[in-house]
Amino acid sequence: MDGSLTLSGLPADRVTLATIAREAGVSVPTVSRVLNGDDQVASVTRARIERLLGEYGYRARSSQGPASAGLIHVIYPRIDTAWQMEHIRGMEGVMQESGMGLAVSALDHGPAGKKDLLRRAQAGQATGAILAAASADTPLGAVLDQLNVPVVALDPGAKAAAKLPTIGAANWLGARAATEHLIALGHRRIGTITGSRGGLLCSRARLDGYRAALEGAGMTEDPSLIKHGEFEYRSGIAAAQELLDHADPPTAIFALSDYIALGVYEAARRRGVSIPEQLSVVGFDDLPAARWASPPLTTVRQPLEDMGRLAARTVLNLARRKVLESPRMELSTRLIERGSTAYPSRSHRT
Amino acid sequence: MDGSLTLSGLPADRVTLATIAREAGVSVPTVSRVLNGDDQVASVTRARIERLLGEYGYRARSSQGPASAGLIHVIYPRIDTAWQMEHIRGMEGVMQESGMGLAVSALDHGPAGKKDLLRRAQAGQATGAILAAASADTPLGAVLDQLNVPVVALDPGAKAAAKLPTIGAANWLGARAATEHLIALGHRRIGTITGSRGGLLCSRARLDGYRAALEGAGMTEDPSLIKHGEFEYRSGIAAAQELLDHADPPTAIFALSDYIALGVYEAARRRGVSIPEQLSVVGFDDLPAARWASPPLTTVRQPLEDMGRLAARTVLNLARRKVLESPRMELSTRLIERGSTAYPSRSHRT
DNA sequence: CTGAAAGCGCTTACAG
DNA sequence: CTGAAAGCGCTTACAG
Repeated sequence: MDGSLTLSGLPADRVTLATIAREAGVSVPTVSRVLNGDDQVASVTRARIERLLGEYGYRARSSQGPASAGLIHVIYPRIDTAWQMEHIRGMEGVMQESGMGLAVSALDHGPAGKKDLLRRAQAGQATGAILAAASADTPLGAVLDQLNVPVVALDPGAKAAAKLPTIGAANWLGARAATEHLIALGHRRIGTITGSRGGLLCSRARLDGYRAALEGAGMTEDPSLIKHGEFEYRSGIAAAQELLDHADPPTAIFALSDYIALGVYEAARRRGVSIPEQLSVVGFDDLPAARWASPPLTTVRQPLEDMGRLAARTVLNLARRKVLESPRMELSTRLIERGSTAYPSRSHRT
Repeated sequence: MDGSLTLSGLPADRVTLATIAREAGVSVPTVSRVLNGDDQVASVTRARIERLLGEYGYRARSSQGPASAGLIHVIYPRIDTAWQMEHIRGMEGVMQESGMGLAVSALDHGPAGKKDLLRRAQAGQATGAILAAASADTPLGAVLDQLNVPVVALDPGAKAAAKLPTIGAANWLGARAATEHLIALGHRRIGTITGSRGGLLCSRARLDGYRAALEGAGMTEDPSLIKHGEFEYRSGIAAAQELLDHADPPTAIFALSDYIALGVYEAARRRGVSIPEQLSVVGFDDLPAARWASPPLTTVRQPLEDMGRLAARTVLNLARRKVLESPRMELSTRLIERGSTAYPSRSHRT
């Protein structure tokens, strides 16, 4: 019988300092010292105790009462885009329904910030954490994993997060639908602009969806019509300009995010190319800005708010020791047709 | 000597249940019961104890250690706009610098949510709170005020928040500068579209800034050129359409928010009016979307991130019992000239 | 509805 | 570097 927990399946007795002390073969004060960062503890002892604290999922008393147990942390690489607002709205909603709260953190404040995040989680302030966007790829992911708080990855960046339960969107299907829509309109030269230089999971899945649609229609892929960029406006402008300057330019561009699509709009405006008459554009995300673009942007809707809700609910379920139906959940996307796509014109350049 | 705190100016002894019990003339267990929501307490007793808990600023033991004292709540009416992201980025930054965290809450979940927010603050989870946007106007504002956590209002909706320390932007000056810019370009018929039907503080200040500029140029205000709407895209479309259909239409429109300005773009597009050739447009806020509009939007920049930083720092200072330099702080705004404004054309209709 | 008593979880000098 | 002992803040039956 080793240190693993509740093999019985029944809820274990509350884990207190005494539990850990007994298991570690030390006194309660020693465990207390480790928890409080007192450096007067031999490092072997400290290591053993820290391991046991993790294994047993020790939570400070203060985090066991209903008043304070209820906080989960969402962690982003940076706080900088509108779609985070949608996530947050969803998560905040379910936390409040559960009488709990949502804390938001970013990782762009240097390593001290990360340490602190961990310290707070350890101190029992957090019921769980959501690593959103690419934040699951940071070393933090591994460390949080050792902690005894449930962690889920929301739209993770790379495969790195494979060990965490994951919430994502149907990127591949959405991208395929978007491309098929353009093909159905009659487009034969369809360019695409990726984000994160094609590196992030979602970017790769979308690009593959685009390729699958082309292949499904018996069209051969033209590599010169695929531009790798970042998930942002400026990058969209640059890539679209290259595409528009192509000797045999595309009649449609599938931008792998709405921000990129907005960049395509600007590039088209600078070249005097009108949308959708001379160039069809499809985005991905369906941010509020997609509706406000002129003309309104045809795009693939990601249910960002629902993804946030599901992520929060999953953490909560994990905290209640429920078993997940699936370690990987993908919410469906759907194409929203608005004003930026039309039949191709033969003469799209003056 | 009544129940008021630390008249000496020196830090008082730690406030424990015993302190409150002594003062209330009851036993420690009774105070404990009130804190834990046990209903087996006479309502007079409960009321007395609750009052004392507030006066003495009782904080649960768990919230006194460095590990858990550090959380402030930002409260919004709803989580729905991109500028909240900028606020949050600023606040999260200063909280993390201070080794603390930021919790985000919305009030659109019904009264249960509000109660809960209070319960958590009372339980000592919060070091302070920021009532952002119009959330200071809700009844919650008054209640939070009684609590012993410091509260500041960030860009409050109405005068209601007058009792709280307040962070705002120089709305009046910014609006005047925007209007003067249009006048300097040669515009004489300048329309404007307000938000919140002109009701919110910021909306009124901006409208007055517009009027001041007109007056300063010796121009008389034409009431038919002032449309009252909401701070949102759809409302901007509707109001702009009315303005464009005016018998003697404006050659420039000053929209009191970027979202409204984006609506003006769409209305102009529908009428075939080109920006800036036939219609100049100025917005207010400088959201990321302003840069991405086609043409890029000339707008008044509000330092939203800085406002968030200042709000968080102010709460923290208050929590450390520092005295504020001023109960009302206004950060400066500045006009960002981009591509949506130009000299007026004589013939702006075909 | 309230208190005296017992006890729990944790921390903090103190001693070695 | 660690533990025995004292003690603090709080909660929880129990009694009335």
